[in-house]
Amino acid sequence: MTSRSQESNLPTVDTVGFDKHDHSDCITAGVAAAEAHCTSNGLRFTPVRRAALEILLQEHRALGAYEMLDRLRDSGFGSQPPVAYRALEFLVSNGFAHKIERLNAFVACAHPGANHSPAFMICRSCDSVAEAQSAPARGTLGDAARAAGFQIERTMVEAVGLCPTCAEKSPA
Amino acid sequence: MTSRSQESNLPTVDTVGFDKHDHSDCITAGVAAAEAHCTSNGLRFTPVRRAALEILLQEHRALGAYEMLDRLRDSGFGSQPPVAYRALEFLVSNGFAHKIERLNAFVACAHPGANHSPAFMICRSCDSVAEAQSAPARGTLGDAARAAGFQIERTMVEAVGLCPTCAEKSPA
DNA sequence: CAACTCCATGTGATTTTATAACGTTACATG
DNA sequence: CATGTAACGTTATAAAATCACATGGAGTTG
Repeated sequence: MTSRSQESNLPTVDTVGFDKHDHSDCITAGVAAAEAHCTSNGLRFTPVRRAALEILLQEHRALGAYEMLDRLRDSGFGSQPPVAYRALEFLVSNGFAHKIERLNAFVACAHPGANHSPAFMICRSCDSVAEAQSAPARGTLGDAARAAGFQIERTMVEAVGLCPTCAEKSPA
Repeated sequence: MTSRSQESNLPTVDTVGFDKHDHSDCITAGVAAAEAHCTSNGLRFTPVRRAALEILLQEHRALGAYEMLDRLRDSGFGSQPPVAYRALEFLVSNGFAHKIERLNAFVACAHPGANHSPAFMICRSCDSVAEAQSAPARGTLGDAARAAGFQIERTMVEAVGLCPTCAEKSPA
């Protein structure tokens, strides 16, 4: 665990998903990072896994397992649910992707390799997802956990709201 | 068992779920709070809804919709999924219960009536759930959201780990 | 190279979770 | 007591996730 970073003072905004950027760049970078990590950790970055990661990186939104399955099938891979679930499981457990519980869906990680505790901003209108940093275990929640004797291992933070684009379209 | 923590010790901590306490008290209190809220807001606190809330309050763990359905049926209510989902939907949307996305399950709210942004500590071993307060939109995440132009409407924080009881049993 | 092992893959079937659709009932209001 | 609306019950189906088991490829190891 990283033991630095300030309480609530990290303007580490990762607006991938809301900002414009070059997709081919971020796909290349993401895949490269994953490949490097796998190589140096004895993990097998197989074709399905690579394809799944590329698919996630192409979208800047959460993709359901069955959407993933459709695309994998289109790319010539197996067509049964476990194909998608296994690839996603691999990506998630190795930190290349995250599961958005709220949506039962998956997004590529915006900080490949970094040991982090992600927070997500989920647009309720278009389902786009942006990843930011968080450290809930450091604040109030951490105090509560310590006081209760609860050992936090992982935390997930999901914020639902309106992304900039949708906020413009339907000001509410 | 667990070392029960002292109430005087727990600032913002709501360890209901990990601590010992009198169930009948908290059921009574929870139901009363809900009833009061419904009365003063023109909501109908019908038998199924009351029963569902009582069932949730009896457990200090997350209950799946189908478990809820089983119990409602045992109490003489309808036996089809929508019965449970509708009662739960009512409880959640009125703040009497929360959905734990991580578990696809529901818990009674520990702060009936209070306008709050809950955070949950979920034991990965026994699935017990404790509710604490959080305000993620006020810290790093809020900064990121403002910077990105994302309008946060609701946030959910779920921490997975070991509750005091399970931590003793299987020190990991 | 052959035999063995390990893991990843592919597939069929099933379980679990959640909604759609629709008629009926309860209840407040005029 | 007619009427509009919200809640309920049921059938049916959709969506999400897992189980179980056979196949096959990449590395060993003898």
